[in-house]
Amino acid sequence: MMRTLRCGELRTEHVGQTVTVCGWVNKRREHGEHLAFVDLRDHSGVVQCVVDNTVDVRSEYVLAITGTVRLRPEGTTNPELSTGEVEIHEATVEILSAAEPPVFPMDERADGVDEMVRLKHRYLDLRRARMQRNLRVRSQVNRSIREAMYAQDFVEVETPLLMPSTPEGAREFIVPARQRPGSFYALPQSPQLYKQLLMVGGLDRYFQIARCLRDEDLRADRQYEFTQLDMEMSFVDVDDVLDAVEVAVLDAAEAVTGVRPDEVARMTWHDAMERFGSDKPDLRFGMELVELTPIFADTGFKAFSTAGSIKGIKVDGGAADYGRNKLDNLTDEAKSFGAKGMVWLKVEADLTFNSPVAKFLSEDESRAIVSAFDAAEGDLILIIADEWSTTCEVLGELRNRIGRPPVSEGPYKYLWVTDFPLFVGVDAQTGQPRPGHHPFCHPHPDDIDKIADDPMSVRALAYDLVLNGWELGSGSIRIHDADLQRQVFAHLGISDEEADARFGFFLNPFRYGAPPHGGFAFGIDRLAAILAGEDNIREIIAFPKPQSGLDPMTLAPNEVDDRHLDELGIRVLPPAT
RNA sequence: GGUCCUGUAGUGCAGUCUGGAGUGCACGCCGCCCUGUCAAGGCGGAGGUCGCGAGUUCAAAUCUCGUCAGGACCGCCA
Repeated sequence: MMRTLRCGELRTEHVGQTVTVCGWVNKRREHGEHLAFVDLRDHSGVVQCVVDNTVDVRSEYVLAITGTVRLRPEGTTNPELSTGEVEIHEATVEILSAAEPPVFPMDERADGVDEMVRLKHRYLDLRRARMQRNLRVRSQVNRSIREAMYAQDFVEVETPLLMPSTPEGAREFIVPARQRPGSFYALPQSPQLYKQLLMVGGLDRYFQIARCLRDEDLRADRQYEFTQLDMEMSFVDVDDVLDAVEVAVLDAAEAVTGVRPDEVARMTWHDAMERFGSDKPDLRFGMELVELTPIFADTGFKAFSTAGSIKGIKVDGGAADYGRNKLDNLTDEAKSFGAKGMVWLKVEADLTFNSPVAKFLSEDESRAIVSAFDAAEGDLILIIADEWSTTCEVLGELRNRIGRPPVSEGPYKYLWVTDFPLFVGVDAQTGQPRPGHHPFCHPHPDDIDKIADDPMSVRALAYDLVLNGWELGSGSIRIHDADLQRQVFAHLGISDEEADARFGFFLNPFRYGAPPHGGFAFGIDRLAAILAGEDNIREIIAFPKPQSGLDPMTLAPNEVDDRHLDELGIRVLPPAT
């Protein structure tokens, strides 16, 4: 070993020992010809070394320093430092690597540095305490999850990265097949199909910390490549799956924060939409949606009389905070999410309204609104009237916009959202219903009778896990019965022949005895980000990509040799104009 | 595909609205001084394609158009 202990480990108990520490020069402070301090840093912390000033070491030089640990002279201890009571003196310095001056400081001042500069020099960024902590949080999350799964008898299985292209879902990354020019593998959007086949294969309980790839536009909470805890279980009902996942995510949170979060709340999808206007409600704050539809059953106000659903939210004491400008912005916001408009009411002292539409509301209606919201002077009320889903979703967005704390701000509020609809909306191109989760999702047993007559009202045995308003992941009980699968396909506009062509390799195995099974997958990047107190998953990924997908450090993606392309049977077209 | 915001020294910024010499600040860097500092201190110094390209103008970091790059969001992400 080159070192006897780590920089951040030195304590008074080491006084008198001769030690060797290795690390980077965090800072050098000179005091004349024969005294200089070198703060040596590694991942564990910083220790002060007293060296002869004739040694030429500069920031970020990599050193091995050997010397004797002693108490610092009285009055010179540093309580900011874990090693602040001691120092290494009479130190001899071995330069292991010289270094050019760093592009940005290695402390928290670099938090303000342009992210592109940090990414271009990520190997420097990673030296910083923040990134060291974040990657270690992530490692702890992985470890906790793995141990929780092992403890519950799950088997870790790796599944292929090279798989057939399937047209459903996210845009795939594809890989040319050298031995079959013109044919391509697809990289997995998720191991979904394989994990169900593992159930058919009798694995009983599978998990994998799996890399998934989706060629969709990047966001603060999305990368091309992301990692999820992927799991599947046989002979289970919904509660069994939720219980198994709960252990893992609660363990992970406890391991990182030291505090075990509350039990995971449960709410049906319908309740979540009704109460919070979102299928991933943030339960850290209230401001729930209030039902107003009955109040306006016979209203003369045209904007309300034709709407199927009228709801609102109340901003306590918000009247003063929201001037005309902010309200106009909120209205634009509401429109961008699909509302035709937004009604705002400021509650006055006599519980009447200051509002452009006050004159259209009857006295009874106004009183009913005040009572429905339990409103008081100074409150701001925002109302949306539209079809049910639009009303809920728009208010959900407004609620988040107005009341939501930063995602990483505690406490941690896990939530199960259950009973998602089996079908959502209609595909714009085919006119057929679209699957809410995926086409292999089991309908709710109480609703199977309704598949034929009222498919849109059929609930699925599908569920999402939400943490502080971020969707962590989703899962479902799968269909294991061929007849039922055919029925669901039929409603998705997929014929037997088509199903066979598209999913044959997946469906045929189910003829040979498929156990009832279900599973789940959640994003480890998102979970780790929230637990690390970051609101952007790039901060907990060692080498992430910016929104453009162009890696400023490696310059990927890059062009390849013509010879390479010839071998693959690929010719690159000039860019479309 | 769309909306909004950003781009000035190695890094972070001011200057842009209201055009007048790259005018400036902090950190970092280089040199000298300094024996108890710890985001040390003092003195001196170097460092600029104002993202790029056009246009307007006597004159553009500043105004206009285009373009590139980055960010947040909408679409998209079964």
